[in-house]
Amino acid sequence: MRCGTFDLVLDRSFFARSTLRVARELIGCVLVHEVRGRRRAGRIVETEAYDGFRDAASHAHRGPTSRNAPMFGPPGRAYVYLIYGVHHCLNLVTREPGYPAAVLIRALEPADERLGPCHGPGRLTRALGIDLRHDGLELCTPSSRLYVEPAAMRCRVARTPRIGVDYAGAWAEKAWRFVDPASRHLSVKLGRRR
DNA sequence: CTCGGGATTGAG
DNA sequence: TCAATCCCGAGC
Repeated sequence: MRCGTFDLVLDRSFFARSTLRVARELIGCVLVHEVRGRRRAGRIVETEAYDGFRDAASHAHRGPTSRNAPMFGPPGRAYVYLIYGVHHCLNLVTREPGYPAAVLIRALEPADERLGPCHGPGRLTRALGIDLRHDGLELCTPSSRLYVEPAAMRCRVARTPRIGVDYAGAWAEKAWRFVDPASRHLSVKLGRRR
């Protein structure tokens, strides 16, 4: 039994599709983590697609390793890694097993102001209490405490290049970042890059 | 086994 | 502008 108003959750078939499509359609959906029976949730307003072996910005670019293993696994699971020894980043795995792909969740609009800042991949995992223990976890099983609810309303979606992947050459140019341009909770403001 | 860097953040 | 801080991938 879930604590959501609607007992409706994105299923595996949602994630088994084109990574760009999933990244785009996740905008407006609600990421939920239940901690000690409490609902920690936010509306997804920023995502990035990491798709396939050839994507030089992807952790999967140099083939399967112990870290990126979830990216090669079945869709609808979490891929969580530690960055700079400090922050956790949450990805949702897409596509079929064997094809490495995932969507990085970069910003949420907190459903509850007590949640704390959620603008930025490291901030939202801290607010929701997500860490390496969640790496590889299923999001689509009824018992999962980490899952995504469908968007309540359709919203406009803008595309930009991905953040922080300048090392990836031509792949850094691809507009694989998706945002709700109306949101005040983006990690990097529109029109700006790092 | 050592070595180096990272899909970031917050402080100065 | 820069340090924090640690996992993991590359190389010997």
